[in-house]
Amino acid sequence: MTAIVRGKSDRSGPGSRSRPARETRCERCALYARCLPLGLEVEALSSFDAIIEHPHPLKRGQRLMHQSQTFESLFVVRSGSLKQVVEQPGQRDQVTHFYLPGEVVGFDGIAESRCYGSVVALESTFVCELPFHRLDDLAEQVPELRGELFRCMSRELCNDQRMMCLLSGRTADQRLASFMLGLSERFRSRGCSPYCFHLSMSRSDIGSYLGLALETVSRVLARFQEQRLVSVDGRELCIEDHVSLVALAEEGAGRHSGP
Amino acid sequence: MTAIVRGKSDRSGPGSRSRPARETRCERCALYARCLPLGLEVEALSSFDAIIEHPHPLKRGQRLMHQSQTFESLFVVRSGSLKQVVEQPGQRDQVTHFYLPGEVVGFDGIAESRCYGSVVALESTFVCELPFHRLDDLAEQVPELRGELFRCMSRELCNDQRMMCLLSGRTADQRLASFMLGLSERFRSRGCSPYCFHLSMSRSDIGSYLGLALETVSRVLARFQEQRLVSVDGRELCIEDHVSLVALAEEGAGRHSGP
DNA sequence: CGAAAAGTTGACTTTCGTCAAAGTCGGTGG
DNA sequence: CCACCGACTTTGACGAAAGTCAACTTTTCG
Repeated sequence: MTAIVRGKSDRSGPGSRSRPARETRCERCALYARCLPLGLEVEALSSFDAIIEHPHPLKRGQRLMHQSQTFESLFVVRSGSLKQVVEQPGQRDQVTHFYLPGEVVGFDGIAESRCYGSVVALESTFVCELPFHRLDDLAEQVPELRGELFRCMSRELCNDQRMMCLLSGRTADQRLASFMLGLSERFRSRGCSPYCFHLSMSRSDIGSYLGLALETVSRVLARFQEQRLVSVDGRELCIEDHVSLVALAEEGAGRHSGP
Repeated sequence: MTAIVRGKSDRSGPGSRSRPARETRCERCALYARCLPLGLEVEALSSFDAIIEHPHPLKRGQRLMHQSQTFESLFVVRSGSLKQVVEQPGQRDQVTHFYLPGEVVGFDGIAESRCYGSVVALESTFVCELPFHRLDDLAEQVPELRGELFRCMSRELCNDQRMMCLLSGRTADQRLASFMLGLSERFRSRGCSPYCFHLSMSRSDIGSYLGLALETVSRVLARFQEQRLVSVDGRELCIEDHVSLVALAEEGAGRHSGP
């Protein structure tokens, strides 16, 4: 199985372009305002443009990278969405992250020069590829880029920590509430509706991510709907009562929360 | 409350040295082989030495940094140990990390320029302080240092992901087993006994970290002792049956692990 | 020495996972 | 166009793992 999809016949090696150059101008990208190269000078920006590669789009279920494969590039989601899955021998696969447009995938591969988990498209997905050695070279000359890379990784550390708090101390209801609010916020900051959106992941993915059985996810969503907190129709979700949802997510009474 | 302890009267501002220069030679440090500057050229190493500061030692319970305080420096543990605690309004404090000698504390502060959680000494602890802006400057000139910083952050991302898998999919027994094996490995790689060691954290800290009630920690440890997997005497721990402990930790039958 | 903090143990309760069965959706091919 | 297939989802019944509450013991430290 090929991991990085570069073309129908996968003939082109790293370094090749599968798309015309005009698409590689970050300035013109709708995501520019919330993507990695934000804040670069004109000159630095064009150097950045120059290292970007554009693999062919991924179809639902296709892998962007395969666990333990040699790490070479970071990827930025341009459209669509992805999940990261960690496969452990003899254990159920564990979903560790969902990635939306503008988010950077692959930082965890730097440490050991191999991808920590597999990354799979949840729907048709376009990505930009950033060969890491070239990015690192550029980071030497462009302090702003270096800073942005550090900030980006740091932000991911914060997110992971939030997740650890969620998994370790909160009830099923609170996890789901936080999850939906988190997604809502991410959509909002991308200019999409924070109230109604499409879940590209299955109940089972959500369950794995939140440390819950998929049946529990389904039941909690049904109950939230009864309580008029949200309305759910398959994978279409509308947040009906944002205030109560926030209250629930932040409620003091999680697990292990004695007086 | 002062967060970074620089001296009895906390009179010295950032940039001051509280310790004589001879102590700042990384080359002579016992941790050199597994610390950040590993692999730097002689010249780069002395530039690195030059930016290190040495705050006064922390006593048990003292804070190295305070949640939300402005981020300025990374710290490396030189001796002793620390815990990171995330305090959420109205919720129980959540322990997110333990830090042992040679480990870097504070990467999560880069993103927002403020410390993500509080960091507290679990025993008498010495640290080296690395003002981040100086480190970043140096990272421009020294590619090896830059690479090491990226790798270090990436490693932390991998560790957090391992933790998320643990919290999300494993039983109390498996969490404790993994926790002890993880500590064991970290002690081993520091040249300490991987079989018998001292737990500098309380049962309650362990519980918080692993998403378990402290009573559960106590009970599981007692049972492990009955089963001759470990022997515990207060905070002294000996691993008696490493093989079974590994088998338990990796066992396919966690939670949500259907056929 | 004594108070406070940390740890242990038991009894009881709750949440959530497991198993099972039925229902829905989406895509494919006749 | 419609029927069929597989993947996904919902719902119910039941049980087990772990949380909560409470009492008591041990350790730590001023």
